[in-house]
Amino acid sequence: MGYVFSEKYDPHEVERWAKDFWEKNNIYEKLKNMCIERSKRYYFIDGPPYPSSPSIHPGTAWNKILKDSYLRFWRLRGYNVHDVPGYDMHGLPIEHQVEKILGITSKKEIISRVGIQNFVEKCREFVTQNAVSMTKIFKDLGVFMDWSNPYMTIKNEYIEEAWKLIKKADEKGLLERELRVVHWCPRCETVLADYEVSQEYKDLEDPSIYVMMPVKNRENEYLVIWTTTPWTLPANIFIMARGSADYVRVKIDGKILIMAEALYRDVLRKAGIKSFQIVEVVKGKDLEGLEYTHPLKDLIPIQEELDKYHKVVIADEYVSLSEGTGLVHAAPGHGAEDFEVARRHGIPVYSLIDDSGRFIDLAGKYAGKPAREANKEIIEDLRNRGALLHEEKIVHRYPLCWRCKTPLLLRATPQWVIKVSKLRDKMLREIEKIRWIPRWAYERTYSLVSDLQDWVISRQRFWGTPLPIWICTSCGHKIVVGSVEELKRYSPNKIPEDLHRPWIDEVVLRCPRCGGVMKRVEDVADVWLDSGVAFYASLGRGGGEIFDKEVGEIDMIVEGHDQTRGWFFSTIRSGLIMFDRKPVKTIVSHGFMLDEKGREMHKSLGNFVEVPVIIEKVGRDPFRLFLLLNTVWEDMRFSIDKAKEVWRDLNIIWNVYNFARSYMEIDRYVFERGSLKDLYDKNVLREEDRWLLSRFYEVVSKATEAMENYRVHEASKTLLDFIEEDVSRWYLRIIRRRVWSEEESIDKKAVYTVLFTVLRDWLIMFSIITPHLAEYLYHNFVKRFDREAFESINFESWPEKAFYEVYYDKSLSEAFELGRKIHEMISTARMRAGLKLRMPVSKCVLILRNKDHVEKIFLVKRILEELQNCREIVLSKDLEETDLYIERYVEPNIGAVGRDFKKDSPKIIDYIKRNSRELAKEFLTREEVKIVVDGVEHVLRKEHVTIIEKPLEGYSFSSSELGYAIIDTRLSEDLLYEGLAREIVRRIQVMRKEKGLGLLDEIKSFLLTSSEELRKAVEKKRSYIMNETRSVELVLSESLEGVELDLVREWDIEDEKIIIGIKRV
RNA sequence: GGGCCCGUGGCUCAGCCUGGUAGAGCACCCGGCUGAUAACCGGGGGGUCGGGGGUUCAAAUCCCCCCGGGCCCA
Repeated sequence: MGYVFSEKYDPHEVERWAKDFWEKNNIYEKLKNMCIERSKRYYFIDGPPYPSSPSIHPGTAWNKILKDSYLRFWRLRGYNVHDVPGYDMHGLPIEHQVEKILGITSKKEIISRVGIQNFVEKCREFVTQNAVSMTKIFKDLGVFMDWSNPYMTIKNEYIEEAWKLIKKADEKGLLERELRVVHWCPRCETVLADYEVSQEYKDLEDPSIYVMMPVKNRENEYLVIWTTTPWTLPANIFIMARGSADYVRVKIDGKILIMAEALYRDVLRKAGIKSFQIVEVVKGKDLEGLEYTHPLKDLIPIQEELDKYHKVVIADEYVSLSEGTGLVHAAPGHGAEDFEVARRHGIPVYSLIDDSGRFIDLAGKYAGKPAREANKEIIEDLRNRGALLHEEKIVHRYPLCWRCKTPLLLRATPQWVIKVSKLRDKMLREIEKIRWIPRWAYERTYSLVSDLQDWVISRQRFWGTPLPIWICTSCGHKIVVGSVEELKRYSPNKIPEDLHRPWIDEVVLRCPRCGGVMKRVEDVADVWLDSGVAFYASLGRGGGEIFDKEVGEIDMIVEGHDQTRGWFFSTIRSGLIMFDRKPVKTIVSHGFMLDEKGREMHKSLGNFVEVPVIIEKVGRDPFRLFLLLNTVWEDMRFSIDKAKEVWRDLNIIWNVYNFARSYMEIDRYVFERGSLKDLYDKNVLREEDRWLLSRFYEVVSKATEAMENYRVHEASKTLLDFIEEDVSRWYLRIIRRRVWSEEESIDKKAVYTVLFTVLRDWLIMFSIITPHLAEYLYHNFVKRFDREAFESINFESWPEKAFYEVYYDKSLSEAFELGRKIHEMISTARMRAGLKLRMPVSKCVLILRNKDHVEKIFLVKRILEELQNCREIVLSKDLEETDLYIERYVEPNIGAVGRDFKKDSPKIIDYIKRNSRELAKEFLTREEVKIVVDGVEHVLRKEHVTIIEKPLEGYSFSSSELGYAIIDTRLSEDLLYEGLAREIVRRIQVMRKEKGLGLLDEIKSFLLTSSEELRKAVEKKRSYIMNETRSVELVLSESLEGVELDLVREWDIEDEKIIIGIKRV
């Protein structure tokens, strides 16, 4: 394999290489085998994505890449990491996709036209293909998980494990079949769970009607109710009132209407009734038991039977006094609250709507009509019977089916339920013991668990885990099985190879109680049951036992914060049902990926970016870094351009390794184990080396702690800052001269050993962020100088933060921090004088306010002298010394003086002007100065003057809160010639580079110029120039004619022309 | 309607837990460097820290209210 550093970092080239390397050498498999040997275990469970499409949302890429970075971290820390990915493959959304493909629109068609078997097979095929396609993308992003064997919720062994949960619930007496008021999709003909419903509300226009229900035995007296669902009126059974509220009997047109005192005016106004008269005010509880007649009684046969239940019932909590009439029409078959009240009072529950949302025969006139479409007719019938007080339209939020957008109906149906509300208190205690990252995820979970609802697990569909419940057709005995093994015990027949419908429906058991025939309940399970049991079911056959006995608890799960109510919740719920405990130690929530405007990314909104497009435009590692830099739990605004920006960061890394590599290579550096400690102990390391180690182990300890707390964004930022600021912009600049020198020395060995160790260990840490680049640099850099390095960076170990204790040196850290600031100050002074760094200066005076600083700077004095191309740095803490270099005076701030001194101002101003220099000196160390003007004492504050500082002739300076940096700008001949020589050197270097010469290639240089100064500079600094440019010959010629040259170029140096020619020898 | 989160230069974000001189990158302008170079370094302009109130000697940071966006739930 040819490892070549190209000029600049090209993510695609690097990634192609890394992928190829991993693939050809089975790196993941080898890593897996290494992990198996390890005693420390880390259990992670992948929240399974839903393969409803062959591509993935970029947010899913974030999700998997986050997981990957965590898993890589724990692997590097020596854990045997459980990293099996999974797919959540059942459910209604899949069925819908398949229906679309097959061109069918109703549940009946599945049964009659397509056949359940065919349909289910199609579902399996669809979902399997998508999973394969998604796997490709995840792998492509560099996600190291066990892709050879992902867990799938559709496999038999998985289904069996899911059955175990239901069986367990039954054993605990939590499983029941109950009449429940549920949201029902008349198109899909199935129940929808509450969380499925909440996803899709839309503003719909519906009728809003006020209906008069005639009171029995009272002539012309009515209870007025309000409803926006007229289709529920045929199933009306009673009316609810609030016991404590006031109600009025109000007389209009010879009729008496009963409504809440708080609302009747609004109602009458809407109905256009202006003249009315209050007959009586009564309490709601006085209305209790008041009987009425259903106005559509004659059209609906069942109403005949229900007549005896038509009464006013007190139900305070469900009667609103802010809208409606204060009397609430109750149809227990079509409303959860109505249902509950009916149950409480022993009132029967009737739903007059069938699975497809049509009225059943009991609804008489309306039989066969779709519920919502019957609204109009019902209203007309009410009107004709004089029962309609008022009709209008209302636009309100109404739930739709999240897959097919059909308006849902509330309907009482028998469903299988796990009574988890009984586990509420236990669950509240358990979630408190989980480590939630961020903390507020706990608050969210707490509030939803506080309101824990029973879990309706049945769905009247096909593509799902079949409910493992068999019921005896003769005695009604129920069996819940937890495995195929168990099924065999009861079944006289063969068990099908596939546990899905329709095959499983064929399995008939013999009733152990009466010997009768037992048939399976036709329902399948809510998909949340599938993913909810993943924490143990994904462990394969017998997963439940394995989890309970060996695993005990999952170390960590991480998903988007929408999963608080989704997978996090269902996982915890399953843990409690199954094992009476929380199944996970740490739960991490991550943010949502939004588009650049902060809107959700959707294919339908046209702001969706396909992952392969991102990969192509940005590259995998830059994309990963971009994602991982975002605060984990906060939403991210994604844009291709922003993602591209991080290329710069990676390019700096690239350059750092390239730089280090090229010099180490020239010097044939070889890393020896233990040499760092050795050099350190022998005191061979220079200050900058010891500083770098100190700084580095500070970074190791910070990054480690961040990762232990799953703050990968903090770790990424810390690592990136270190390589850019500390290594690239500071350390490498400092050591440049050291590595450029040609002789072999212990000093060079020191610098290389420090640099190598830091770069190697840094790379190992950063491999969790950008694995491709890290692997590439590992081969291209680490393996070149360390013969004992591993085959892959993945086999390395995370650096020990314990070294922090060894190498951290506080005073050195502070000295270098300060040195950097001083460096900037001197640069500023240079810039003000227009002195390039190439031009040496004789002296630089640092006058610092703090004497500690003076001592600290002494440690880095040599370094600053080199970096600043300064012959000598002089240190002082005496601020008054600045007088030698700086002219200082003050000017009065007229406004401030006027404000504070009023009529004395002119005198004060005059005083300031006359004593300008003296005052400047005073203010150098003081905030206030006492002055005496005309025999009167005044206190002058700094704000009253502007201090003006100008360098004296021959100096330049800059100042900051630290003090002053002053440079001597006078150039001696020697300084000037050295500066010019450097200019020439630099130009020759550019030409060498341009000709593609190697660092060690030798040349002949020819210079042609009429500038006296340049010629002198060449003469005086001849050996310096030759040495720096590896010129074996340096000719100051009069003409280049006839000279054979590789490259000739004309340059400008300080406005003088010079022609330079070079020839390789 | 309720719970939680977010709102900081033109753009993307850090700082907020634990109050004490508002920061970085991109973009813009100016300067510099040069065997890491289609890079890199320095400087500058640009922010009433969403708005209002409170606590405090001192608030981007703590508390309350409001506005806008997101997630979840009614």
